Amino acid sequence: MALKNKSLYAILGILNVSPGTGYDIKKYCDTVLSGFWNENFGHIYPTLKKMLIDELVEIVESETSEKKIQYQITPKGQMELEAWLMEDSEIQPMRSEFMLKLLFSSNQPKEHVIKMLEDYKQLHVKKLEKYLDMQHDLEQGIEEISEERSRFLKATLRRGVLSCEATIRWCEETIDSGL
Amino acid sequence: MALKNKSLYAILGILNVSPGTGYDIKKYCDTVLSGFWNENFGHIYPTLKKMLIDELVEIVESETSEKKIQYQITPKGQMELEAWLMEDSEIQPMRSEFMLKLLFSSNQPKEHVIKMLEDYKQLHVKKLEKYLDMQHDLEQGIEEISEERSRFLKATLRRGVLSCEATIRWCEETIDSGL
DNA sequence: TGAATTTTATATCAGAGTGATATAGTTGTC
DNA sequence: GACAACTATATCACTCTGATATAAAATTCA
Repeated sequence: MALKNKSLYAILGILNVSPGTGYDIKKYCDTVLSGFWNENFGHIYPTLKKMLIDELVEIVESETSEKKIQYQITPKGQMELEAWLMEDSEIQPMRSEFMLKLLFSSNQPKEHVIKMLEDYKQLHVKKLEKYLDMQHDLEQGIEEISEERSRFLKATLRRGVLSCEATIRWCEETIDSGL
Repeated sequence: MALKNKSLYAILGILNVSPGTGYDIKKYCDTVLSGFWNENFGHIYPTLKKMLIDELVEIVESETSEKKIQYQITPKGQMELEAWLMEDSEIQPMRSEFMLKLLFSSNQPKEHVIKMLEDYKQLHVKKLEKYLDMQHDLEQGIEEISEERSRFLKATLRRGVLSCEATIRWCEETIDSGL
């Protein structure tokens, strides 16, 4: 099987929640999915065009006809989404520039390495705060989300929290070790 | 600043440890760096060629002249590496296909979602075992690594362990919740 | 010894994904 | 009503991915 365009599935999943423009899709990624999914305009628009040709999405003929293009998922698109949801997930390779830099820093001055770790920790403290805020908002039921979807969103947020906490603990432990 | 080729820094860091071929670099990524760095031949070879032109690396004239090309870092390459090590790291966007799939699975049969989580947990149990083995090997001092480098390698392994443990705990917690 | 298999080694390609930049209408605000 | 901020689409060069092709060297084992 050739290389898969993963953005396609992200777009199907988002449009399956509610129809929207390419811009809306980007906003959804930058907010709801921000903890574990990144998407660029430079990939969203070409992918939407391809999906239109493949009839996975269709254009909603909007009343206020401007230059904005509203998309919605088609039955074919829903089948494609469903098939992907049923597929087994494989382990994905990752790239952490920070960890790479750290490993190659054994000859750097100790104080610089400690500074690196402290900055990295701070980044994750901020990220953790953001997750906790989002968790709080979700608990308050500010957004109009079904009980069902809310439970899944909470699970993803919970993972973000645990992951941040683990990273923060690792930073502290490593700083304390003095390396 | 234009988009940066991160592979270049990975290659500089690896060659700074010891000279080697493109193939050696790939092997190093797949073993030592496997927890946090992925590299492909399709990017290593063209990058090495570019680095040769920019005089960041040079070819070692080897005695056993086959078609294998041995590279070593140049003083200019070491300066480039040093400059990168001193740069602040920024937060990097990520993509977890598993988390994306999970979030969009609120209408899937519960047993399928539980299965997904159990498979994902199992993947991380295996990964954790691998990290613990590597940690053990490092503790035994099997490889010939300097005390200094060994401490940094241990720190990266420790992060892998903590991260896996957090993921496993999250899986268990989420499975138990029944969603 | 020699056949089969695995490992070492380089190279190339199409397509996925990134981030910057250009353009322009619409909305908010001071 | 000027200015800033937001909405919206599009394109570009470049990075990165994973598949595939090729072939020599080393290893297995019959």
